[in-house]
Amino acid sequence: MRTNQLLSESVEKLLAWYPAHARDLPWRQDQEPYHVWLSEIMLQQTRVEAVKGYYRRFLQALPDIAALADAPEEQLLKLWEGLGYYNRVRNLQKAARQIMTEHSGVFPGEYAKIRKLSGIGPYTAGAIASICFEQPTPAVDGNVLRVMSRILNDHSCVDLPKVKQRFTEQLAAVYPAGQCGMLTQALMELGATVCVPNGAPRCDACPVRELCIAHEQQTVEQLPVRAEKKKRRIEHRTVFVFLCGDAAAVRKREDKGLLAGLWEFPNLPHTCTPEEAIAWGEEMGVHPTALLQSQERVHIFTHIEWHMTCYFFRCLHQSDGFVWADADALQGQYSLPTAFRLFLPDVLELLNQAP
DNA sequence: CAAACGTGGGT
DNA sequence: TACCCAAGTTT
Repeated sequence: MRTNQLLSESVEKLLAWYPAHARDLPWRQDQEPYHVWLSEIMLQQTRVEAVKGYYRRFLQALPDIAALADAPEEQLLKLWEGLGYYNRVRNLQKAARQIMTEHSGVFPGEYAKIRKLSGIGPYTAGAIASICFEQPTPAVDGNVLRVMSRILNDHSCVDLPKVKQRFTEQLAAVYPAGQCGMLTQALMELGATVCVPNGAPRCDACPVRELCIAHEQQTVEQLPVRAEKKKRRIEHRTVFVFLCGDAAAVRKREDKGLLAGLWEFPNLPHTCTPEEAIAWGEEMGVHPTALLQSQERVHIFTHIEWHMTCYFFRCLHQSDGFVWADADALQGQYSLPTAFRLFLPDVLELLNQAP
């Protein structure tokens, strides 16, 4: 068990290093399970800087699990607007309701029970169990995969589930009783601030440098080994801003698939000419009278690229097929994902101009 | 297990 | 511009 010895010594170095180098982050004020849980969900695939404001606003609006369980979905989506991966917040509420009904409103303290909550996978369960409940449960995220690859000089592809599982087991064997939460955070902190990806690892500042095999072998920059990414597909869309009176037409997206349940400006999944756009407006009963402007916008998702043509129309009729939202509602009530919020400044300006 | 699922920042 | 990501989970 050479690996076990190496990791065990690394753990000692990390625990000694962490207290003086931990960033002061809002979700590190306490070990309240609700706080740690919320932060972990928000931080999934999301930068610390992007999360800070959302975290503060969310807790202010919904201070505890009971409040989260009772919140209307519109409020949840508004609080999450712009953060992305919107199923995260729906699962968050599902889990809150699970906790209320199955755990009497008390966040469960065992990994297996935590893992059963909606939206909580192996990583998040390990993080909460170790940070909040001092269980020896590793939380293997992208940071930890990178740190482990390098310390062990392991060139396995970290995108393979088996590899993540192996790292989890190897780490579990050296988790330090009484300092489990600290180790979880120390590993991620090292990955986030020192053992960073791309060409910028700060090995000179690393507490594990003398133990790190990749450093010794000068393979740090080649690790971790990642799977190839698939190419994005391009989709063309035509977006319609129908203005009538002091309002613009919006509609709610389906509850399945991309941007599920969020609001959008009406749109079609292909590129329309102005003539076709006017014809569709007639078909939808809004009676477009003037084409105020048109523009091209691109919005990039992880796996799709939307190439949007947007037509802004002044219209005669607020037809029943849409919901008509004034400026205040557009900003305060309906959750527009970024792909559509792109058009909001121009919409607001036009609404402001001609009532 | 591969694909779906958002966004914004850095090089 | 194009690509890489950042504290993953669900299906």
